[in-house]
Amino acid sequence: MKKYKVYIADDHTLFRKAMVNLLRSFHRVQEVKDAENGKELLTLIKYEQPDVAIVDLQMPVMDGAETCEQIIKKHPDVKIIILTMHDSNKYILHMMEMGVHAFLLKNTEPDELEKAIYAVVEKDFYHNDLVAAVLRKNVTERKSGQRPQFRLAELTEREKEILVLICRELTIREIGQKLSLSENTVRNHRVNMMDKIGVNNTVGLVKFAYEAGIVS
Amino acid sequence: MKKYKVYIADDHTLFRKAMVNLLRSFHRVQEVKDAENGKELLTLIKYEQPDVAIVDLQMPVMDGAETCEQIIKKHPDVKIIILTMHDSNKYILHMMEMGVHAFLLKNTEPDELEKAIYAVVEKDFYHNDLVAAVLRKNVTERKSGQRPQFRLAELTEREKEILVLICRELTIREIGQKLSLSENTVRNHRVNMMDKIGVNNTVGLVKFAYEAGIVS
DNA sequence: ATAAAAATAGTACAATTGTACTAGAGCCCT
DNA sequence: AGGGCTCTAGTACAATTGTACTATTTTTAT
Repeated sequence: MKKYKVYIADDHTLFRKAMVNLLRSFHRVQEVKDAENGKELLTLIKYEQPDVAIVDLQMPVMDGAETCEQIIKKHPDVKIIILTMHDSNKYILHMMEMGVHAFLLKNTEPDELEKAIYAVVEKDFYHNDLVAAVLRKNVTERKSGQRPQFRLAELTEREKEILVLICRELTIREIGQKLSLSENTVRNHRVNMMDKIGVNNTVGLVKFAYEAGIVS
Repeated sequence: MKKYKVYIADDHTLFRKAMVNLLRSFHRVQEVKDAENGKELLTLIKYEQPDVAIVDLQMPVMDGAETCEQIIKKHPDVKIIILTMHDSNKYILHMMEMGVHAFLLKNTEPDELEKAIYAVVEKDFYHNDLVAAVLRKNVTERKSGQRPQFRLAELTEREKEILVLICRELTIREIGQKLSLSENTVRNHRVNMMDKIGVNNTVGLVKFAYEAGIVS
């Protein structure tokens, strides 16, 4: 019976360390290493490739999406399990297209995580209810021609900077002053973000910021 | 050397179970039980009182604040450690007044958690940088007469209902239609919430909803 | 070197949100 | 029976956000 190497990246130390403990208690997990963010995980992987990388979708330094993109590009043999707090299906679909191997909510049972680890290595994918629901929804919505297609919005640095300030409850005017920009410029960045993200008001922007780990 | 009983409440199963593992690895922790939310924790405590209760601030069914209030009222001997993702000092101050014994961010080191557990039982309080910062800030701000005082907003059921819909990106008009209320009524509830919470725009409302665990 | 993307700035108008009040009906508590 | 809170609804106006465009400069990538 083969034993596997598992790496995990999550910015919440307490959760991460607790997860390391848990992972070590799994019978067929041989070695566990942990990283505080995507960048650190990539460094670890560069030296030695694990069988499975568990990645938090919400991370401040390098978010889950970008981290996975890099891993898949540079180390296609590493299987990836995404952990997320929000069952935001917009990300899931995009990341499935990218080639991620499993998605789990942070409120799944440890048993399911264990199953998922073995499944991604042995069967290349772990199929659960969460994924099934997203796939079904995607099919029905594409049929009715509702949405163009979910894509994880990739914001520019400037856009992220402005989004952070929006989340600090600054108005367009205040942001313009703070960054020495015209109000119109800030307004344009705002609109562009809303288009990319696919929302049409401030609430959508703030929710995205939380769900993508850009704030808090 | 005395050993302690520790209970933990958190809605994220994976985190919670991993924490149970971690807690069991602490030398002076004798027994660990876990609950999915505040209500469940209170039921556990009714039958048998732990030395320490670790409570997540963000929980959907019964939030951390309310849970602690009940515990303190009914079982004043149980020491309480609050875990929170957001270092939102507004809650911290209010909960210190309530009589909570420690505050930890979810990205503290396991060592610190262990220290905190022993400290709350033996010295009745665990004083860390997070708490120190909040206290200092409170003093300076009270001196300059800036803010009335931070209090955890206690929203009514109707208000929470409307806040949830706001977070679903509905406008005042749409909420009015959905709940069969006048737009003006919805607008008033909105304003009242903003007053209670102490914010002055939608961003503040949505952030509160996240930080209080009302959404996601 | 050239095309694409990002950042800058503008105008104009519509829609929604934010502010500041008043006011009655119903409920709970003491 | 009165006080306080919640829920309801209103008016009126100010401020901000949202929509829909055009356009120039700078940076980045192939």
